[in-house]
Amino acid sequence: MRFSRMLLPTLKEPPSDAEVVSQRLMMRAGMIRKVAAGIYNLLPLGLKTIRKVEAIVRDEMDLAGAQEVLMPMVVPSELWKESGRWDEYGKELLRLVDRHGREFCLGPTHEEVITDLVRREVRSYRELPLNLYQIQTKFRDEIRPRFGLMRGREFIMKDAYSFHATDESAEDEYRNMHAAYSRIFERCGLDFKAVEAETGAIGGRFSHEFHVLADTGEDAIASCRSCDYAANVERAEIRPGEAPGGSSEGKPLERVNTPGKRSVEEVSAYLKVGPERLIKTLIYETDRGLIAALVRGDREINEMKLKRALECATLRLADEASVTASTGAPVGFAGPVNLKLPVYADFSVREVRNGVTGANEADAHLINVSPERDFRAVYVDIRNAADNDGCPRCNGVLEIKRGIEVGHIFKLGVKYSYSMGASFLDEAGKERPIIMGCYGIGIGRTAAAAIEQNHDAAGIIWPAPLAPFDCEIVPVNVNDAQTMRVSTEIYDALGKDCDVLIDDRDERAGVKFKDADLIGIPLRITVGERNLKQGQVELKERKGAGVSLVKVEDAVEAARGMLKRGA
RNA sequence: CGGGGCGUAGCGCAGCCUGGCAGCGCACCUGCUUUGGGAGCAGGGUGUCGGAGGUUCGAAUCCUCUCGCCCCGACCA
Repeated sequence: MRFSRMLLPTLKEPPSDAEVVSQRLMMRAGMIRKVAAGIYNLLPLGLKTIRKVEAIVRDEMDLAGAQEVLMPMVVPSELWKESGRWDEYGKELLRLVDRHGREFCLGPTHEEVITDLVRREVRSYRELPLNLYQIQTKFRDEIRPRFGLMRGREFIMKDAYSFHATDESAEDEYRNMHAAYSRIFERCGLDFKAVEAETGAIGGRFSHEFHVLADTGEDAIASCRSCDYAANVERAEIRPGEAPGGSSEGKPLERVNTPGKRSVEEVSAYLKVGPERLIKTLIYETDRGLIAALVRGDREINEMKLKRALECATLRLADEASVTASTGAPVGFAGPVNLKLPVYADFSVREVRNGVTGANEADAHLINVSPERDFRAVYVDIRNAADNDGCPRCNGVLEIKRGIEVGHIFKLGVKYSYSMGASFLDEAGKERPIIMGCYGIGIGRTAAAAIEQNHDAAGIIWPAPLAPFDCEIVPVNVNDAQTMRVSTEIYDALGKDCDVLIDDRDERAGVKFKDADLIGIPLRITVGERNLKQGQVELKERKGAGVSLVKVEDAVEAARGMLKRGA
């Protein structure tokens, strides 16, 4: 491809509303342009990378035995009403009405459509298992779209759905997809991690997220330094710490005045006690009444874990009136001692001796509080995992990293097949709901994540498998006949088996080098009069600092060699 | 949905408070010089100042409404 003929509008400065690195660089590199909030044009360069991701995904899905289909983006409301999600899904579901007054939605995911398809076509266990996937545009009317392709409203997703006669078969496929996803992200050249994930409303043990590790990731991931345990912090379990032996050193309980000191920081500073000696008491309102949740002052409650521990359906922080009514004190002075509510304490609380809690009266706290001696609680794991917390699987410790969720695999069970009547006849002729799994990959997000993970101050550093071109040739001066002759020769020869971009613009060298660094093609071949005097051209890998000079006649072979080695 | 902010040339922004020729940098077009890391000089302005209404002799500037975008929070999973 000739740069001069390509719609490749690079920018020196990113638009002011671009926040994250991948979005800024994709804008600057002329890969994407915004059309509306969370909705983007993909320009030629951007589309090339998207196609590379798609090709890898398609290849591995096919190899794993899945079959590609394409479902409509516009879905009749009936299907969503059948599954119950027309009412459950909320405002993220963009609804439309056609000229006849019929209701539709733009598909944010396709369980309903695929289940409808399969229930019509599959009758017997002999036709199972089945794994169908598509690569298609989805629409979710996000409250706050942001971060470019990372969290758009319209986005390209690979979604696969599998159908099984037995649990064993569904679990086999889950493992099969787990392996396929690992191969996909490996082939993309990304540093990623599969982690145990929240199963959410659907429940069940089986859910993994695939995260590309990057400091800018939206999710926090806990992984063990010693074994292979890894989980989203939303879910990560923590090995309970040892309760300190003997409470003999416990000093007598005492009440102190703490006028206006409510937060952990304020109380800690006022009483000159480290936050790890404070016990934070939060009052929650659940469908089973008010409860108190305790966590050490330097830790955070994880509401999802709390919800699971309580086995309640709804959970939210109690309002001021409920707090005052139940504790006898304004918000900020609640404590577990003599509290007439069920008390659930994180394991971290058990380690506190001579701690500080609210006194359940305004402007007062209790000091020298010792769990067990001064209050009773049910001890549970309800805090967010942090660096150096104990691994739940071994004796190691956890570390927290940030990740971008690019894939999610899920065992669905019979949620959709049951509500929508997708069943089959088993060997005994008995009708049973089909067991399902679903497996998603964000295509655009994967491309964006690759940039978050691979860039420097000058621009993108594409992992070779996702690069829009394999190689970029930079003729330094297009008005020099020899430069152009050599460049064109290399371009033609290399172009036989590589995707090559030649920057044939009549621009100064500096401009071309800056753009080359920005768009991040893995290998750059610079052809200039200076080196041509020695019969040489320059090869440079985008990711490395060094350059190598090779003879003109060896350039194509040398380039092929570098590309093969994964330049 | 609550709070805050922004909207002026393709991009980044100033001007608004205190009403009086619509500006700056980059990009773009022409010419000359230059030519290995975002060149120099000279010339060129490409604009519905988001939109509508109002106040005023006069509105980018003040007022009202409205649309879009961004940030924080809430919501969602």
